[in-house]
This record gives sequence, structure tokens and C-alpha cells, in this order.
Amino acid sequence: MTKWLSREEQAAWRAWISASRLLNQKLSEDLEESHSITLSDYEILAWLSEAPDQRMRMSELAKYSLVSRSRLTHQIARLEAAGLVTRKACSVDGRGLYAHLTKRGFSKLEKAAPDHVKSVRKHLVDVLPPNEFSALGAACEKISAHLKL
Amino acid sequence: MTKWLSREEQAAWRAWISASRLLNQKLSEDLEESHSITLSDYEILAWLSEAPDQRMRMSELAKYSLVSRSRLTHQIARLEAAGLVTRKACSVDGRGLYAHLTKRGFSKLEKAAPDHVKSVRKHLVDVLPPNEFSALGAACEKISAHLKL
DNA sequence: TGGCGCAAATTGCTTATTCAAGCATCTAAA
DNA sequence: TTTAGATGCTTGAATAAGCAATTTGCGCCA
Repeated sequence: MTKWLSREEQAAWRAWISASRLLNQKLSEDLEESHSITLSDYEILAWLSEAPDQRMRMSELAKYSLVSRSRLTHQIARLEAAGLVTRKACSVDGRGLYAHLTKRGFSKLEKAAPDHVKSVRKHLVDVLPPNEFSALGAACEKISAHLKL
Repeated sequence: MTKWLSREEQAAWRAWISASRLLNQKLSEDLEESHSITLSDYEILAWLSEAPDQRMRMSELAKYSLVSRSRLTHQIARLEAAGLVTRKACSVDGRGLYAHLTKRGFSKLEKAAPDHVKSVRKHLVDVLPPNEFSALGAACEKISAHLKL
């Protein structure tokens, strides 16, 4: 016997879908408008920029950025063609590759970051009072942790 | 001057991304495994099933399901080819089209729904105590409303 | 009433993502 | 050593999504 969602649960669930989808769309849109870069490309650059030596193994990067390996391969190939990233062999593991942020990649990120942060504040962080936002964070933390098991 | 995200804000923001991305992946995966249907196709069928006469104008459907018109056209074409939906001209407006749930579409949905709901409970609703879940819903409601302005 | 702007939906084209193999390298066990 | 099986990453074809242009029909108002 199925335990259906109550009216309230249903509403909450739909609000979740709607918020996550719209937010993603909005952030991409903003980023593309102001800096001609995709949100997913931006995210890759951001991950790399924070890594030691601004480089990461492909599989690590895939893991953190929640992107499939294959998709990442294609994406990095595009970013490489655009001169924002380079690939280098990994000396420790012959199979491995590093994705490396280039100077151009870094400066692209540097330019886009302030606007992106503004956008995140505007459409998410500042929409809720601080205590509610942090509760939201905590809830997401639980959900995501549970999904990672 | 850019007001960067604080450590906590940053963490909350990442948790949000992670939760929304992982949840979406998980739900799709579950649905595809058990019923060979895509989450986005499922959602279309679900919207149609709730509509009066189980049909909706293309543009309405696009609006509710948060999908672009063009994407919806392609998607409905596929669903029609699969026999789950049909398109019919709209008598009131010569430009308009109804997307119509077929018998097969309905029964597909009917079979998948219980498992999908289980999946939503398992990975989202039941992960949080009821009060936290409803707070989450309220927060998402605000975010989504703000984005819709 | 006929012309113009606008809305609904589709089309064709480009780009992105997935899926299923594939190749090379690593690890561990015999 | 040799070899069986993992692992890391890529490839190419198939599918899906996005974008810009197009078609068709509505409705207004001069």
C-alpha cells in the first residue's frame, strides 16, 4: 500500500523542485549574460581555482563537481579548446590526468566571480532571513549526506 | 566591492547544490531502473494526469513543468511516438494544441507512481523530521516565489 | 475590413549529455 | 614474473536540450 504525500508534503516537494530548477536557470542566465560563460563551466573553474596548484585529477574533479566522468571529459575538452584549462599527465599514476587552470581560466573566473556571488545572494541567500537560510543549509546537508551513503 | 559568502553561507550554498543535484539524479535513476521512464517524462505525465480531461495546452504545460516550449515540443513528440500522449488541435484557438494523456500513458504513470513516491519519501521527505521538512518547503516557496517575480 | 503586431507552437540546426565500448595502466595474488 | 581484474580516462555514436528563425492564427483598431 502506497503512502501518498499529504497536501502539505506535496506542496513542499513542488516548491523544492521549482526553487531548484528556477534558481539554476537564473544563475546560468545571469552568468551567460554578463560573462558569456556557462554555470557548469564556471563551477569547474571554481573547483580548480581552490585546489592546490589549481589542478585536480579528472576523477576527483568529477566527484566534487557531481558530474559524470564522461561528461567531464567532454567539458574539459571544450574548456581546453577555449584555453581556460589544460590537461597534463599525472606522474604518480600513468593512467591519471590533471586538469589545470590556466592563467586565462583564472582571470575569466576572477572577472565572473563577483557577479556570480551577487547573483547567488540576490536570488537565494538574501531572500531568507539568516536563521532560515542556515536552517535551509542544514537541511540540505542532511539530505545530501543521506544521498551519499 | 564584493560581499563574498561567509564560510557558513558558502557551506549552505554547496549543500543546496549537492542536495538538489544528487536528489534529481537519484530519483531519475530509481525511476529508470524500475519503470524505464525518465524523471522528466514522468513529470509531464503527472501534470497531464491532474489536469481536467487529462489534457493541457502546450504552453500551459511548459509553464507548469518549468520546461522551455521548444524542449516541450521535442519531448511531447517523443512521448507521442511512445504512445503515452497524443496531440489534438484546440477548437478555441487555432494556433493551440492540447497534449492529451493516453490510456497507455495513464497506466504507465499509475504503475510508476507508487515507486516514485516511495523514492521521494526515502530520499527527501523522511530524511528530515516533519517540522524541518515543512520549514524546508516554506523556504523553497519563498525562493521560488521570489524568482518568479 | 485589412493590415500589423503579437502569441502558440514547430522546425532545423548546433551544442551538450549520456551510454556503451575501448585502451592503457595499475594492483595484487599465485 | 605472469596474469586476472580494477581503475582512470577517452571515444564515438545516439539522444536530448537549446537557440533562432518560421509558420500560422488571433485580435485590435484605424
